[in-house]
Amino acid sequence: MTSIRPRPATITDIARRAGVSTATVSYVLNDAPGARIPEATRERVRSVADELGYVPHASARSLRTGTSDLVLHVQMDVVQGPLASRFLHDLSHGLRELGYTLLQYGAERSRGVKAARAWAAMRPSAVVAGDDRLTPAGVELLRKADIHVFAVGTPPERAKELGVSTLTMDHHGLGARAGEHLVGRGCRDIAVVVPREDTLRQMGERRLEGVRSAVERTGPGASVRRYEMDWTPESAAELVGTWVAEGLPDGVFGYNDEFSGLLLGALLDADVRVPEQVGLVGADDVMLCRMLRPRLTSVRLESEEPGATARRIVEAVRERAAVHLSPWKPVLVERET
Amino acid sequence: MTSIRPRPATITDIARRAGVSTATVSYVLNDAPGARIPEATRERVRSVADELGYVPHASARSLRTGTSDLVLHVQMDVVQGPLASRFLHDLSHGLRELGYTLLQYGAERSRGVKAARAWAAMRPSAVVAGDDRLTPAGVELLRKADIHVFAVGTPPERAKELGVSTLTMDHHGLGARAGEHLVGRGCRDIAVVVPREDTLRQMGERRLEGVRSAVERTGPGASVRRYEMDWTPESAAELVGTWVAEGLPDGVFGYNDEFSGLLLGALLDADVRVPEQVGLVGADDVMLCRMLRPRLTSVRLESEEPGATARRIVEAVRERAAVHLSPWKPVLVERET
DNA sequence: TAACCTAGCTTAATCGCATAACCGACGCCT
DNA sequence: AGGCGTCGGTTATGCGATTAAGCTAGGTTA
Repeated sequence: MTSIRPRPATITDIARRAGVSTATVSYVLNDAPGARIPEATRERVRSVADELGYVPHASARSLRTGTSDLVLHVQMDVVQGPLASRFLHDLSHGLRELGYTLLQYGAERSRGVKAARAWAAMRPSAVVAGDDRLTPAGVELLRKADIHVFAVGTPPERAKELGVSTLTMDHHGLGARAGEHLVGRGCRDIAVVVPREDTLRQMGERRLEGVRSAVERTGPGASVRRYEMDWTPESAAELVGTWVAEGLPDGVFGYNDEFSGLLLGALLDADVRVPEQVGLVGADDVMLCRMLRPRLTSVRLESEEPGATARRIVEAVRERAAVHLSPWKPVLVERET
Repeated sequence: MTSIRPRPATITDIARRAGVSTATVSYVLNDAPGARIPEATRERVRSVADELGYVPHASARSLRTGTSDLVLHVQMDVVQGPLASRFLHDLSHGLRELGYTLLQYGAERSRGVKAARAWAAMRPSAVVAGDDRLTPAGVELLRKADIHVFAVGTPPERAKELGVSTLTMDHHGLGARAGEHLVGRGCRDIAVVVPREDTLRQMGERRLEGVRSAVERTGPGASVRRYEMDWTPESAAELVGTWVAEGLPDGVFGYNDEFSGLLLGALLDADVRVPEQVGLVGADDVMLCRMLRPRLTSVRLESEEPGATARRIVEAVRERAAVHLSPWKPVLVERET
């Protein structure tokens, strides 16, 4: 009982059925410029091709041409917000238009050389990876394989050190918008929350600096205090407890909407009136802001023309040149807090 | 100026440096059973391999062997909750252990034959795709290419029709848990929200049926009313307006936490006391539940032993047999609503 | 001493596709 | 008649890896 497994059609099959050589089939199906093949033959080849349900073998093609249309994206450890999803969606679409295929690789948290080897095995044109996945040795390995590396969320000095392109959010600007808003509401004693978790902390620190610079610029004399917090209701309650004991700040930037949501709950539990006693600003502008009562004020990052980003990425890959992209700008969405 | 692009090392390079043939290198690096090669030679080959930073060329290997270790995952259109992320993480890990590589394909919403062609081009062993991406013609194309299809969220009858394996959530059971809880709280007039958006609606209907069956079983005489809603604050307000006008239900199952969050906001805006006047249950048990005041009661799906799922998937793929997996069970998390 | 093993390799074919180089037939010009 | 250009293809090669089959040197057995 030889159960014959279905074998997808190849150009050889097409060639046989159409009575031409495989070269001709290849020329036709790729619309090769410079190939002189009359329309009649083209028609015949094409009709045989989809009669057989031909699907090109991506590996074979890329093996032959030595190029690949793959771009690997490796997620950050952190849970993705809507900004990241939308960005990914746009990027995928943009790359597709330019002839590239975006693939998200693995959901596990491997990193360094080991991860780089796995990525390199697929011979992509580029890898877009969270900064937390990259090590100098890993990057070196990718460079040797002629794979362009985009580091997501890497600060400039580290990017230069690694010699990679970057894709970053303007955390500083985001914090600055939040700071300006709080100062504008008359806050003089501003608390800024920085997540304790490693990856998030780095972004938190940059947001904090943004708040600081905005406060110095627009509300001189106002104080900015830094606090750490975990993403749990308990940690939020503890932090609010500290505030009640030390003296309430009159404005809080809660790192993002999720942290702010936890804080809002804890503040209400402690009978603090929001926004009368304490102003609160989140970031990301997720739907959550409109679920909470009072409704949460937030700073969102808006992406400017997504197609452009894909184009600039492709350009950098083709020219093997490092670029530093930051395709979002912060916008305040004012609500009740 | 001929800028020579870095070319990754091949087994030919290794063979040359180690003074052996490529066959020997291949045997060594793959630990081929039955190959008679002394340890000394093996050592030499291996040391040359990592001296050159050799990374195998996945495409070349899969072209030659005719098999691929790829499993393609195509996301549903809907935004991923934490359940989906965690599942993906576990799946990826489990498949890795079994020698497979999980890749997430594209973030765009292409579907049907066109999408199937793109997936088939990579010659994966299996495709895990949201039901909304599949059409009979698309599935047929994949079958011809000997690619196993796992449909996510497909009801049994459609799965049989398509001839695919499935991976589903127990929406019925989830709704039932919610229904039991509401009946247990003494609710006699239960409103169930079904999302208007197409993909979500299907799941909503099945959750609704779950509520109905639980109510019939545990609270005979109680009524279950069905309502539609969009995922916007405006739609929530409108729905609450209807309830106020028609007479408030005393229990609401809000489809999931996000919809319930919007509803809770709208209920509070209408001065409805929750849970005194209206009990509310969400689903997914996301952090949001603990941000809202009152804290949201929710039904979560807990995955049972993730490694087992990966194993069963691989088994099905290897034996080319359709299986139907539903590796989550519903658990109620009671809070204040 | 011839026949036969076995260890330790090598040779060569092949996967599906792209593409440079070539080739025969025909028409046209001189 | 001979040379040349163009059309409509074909032939041949190789990308990097796997793997069946073969081959050689040395040792063992009959």
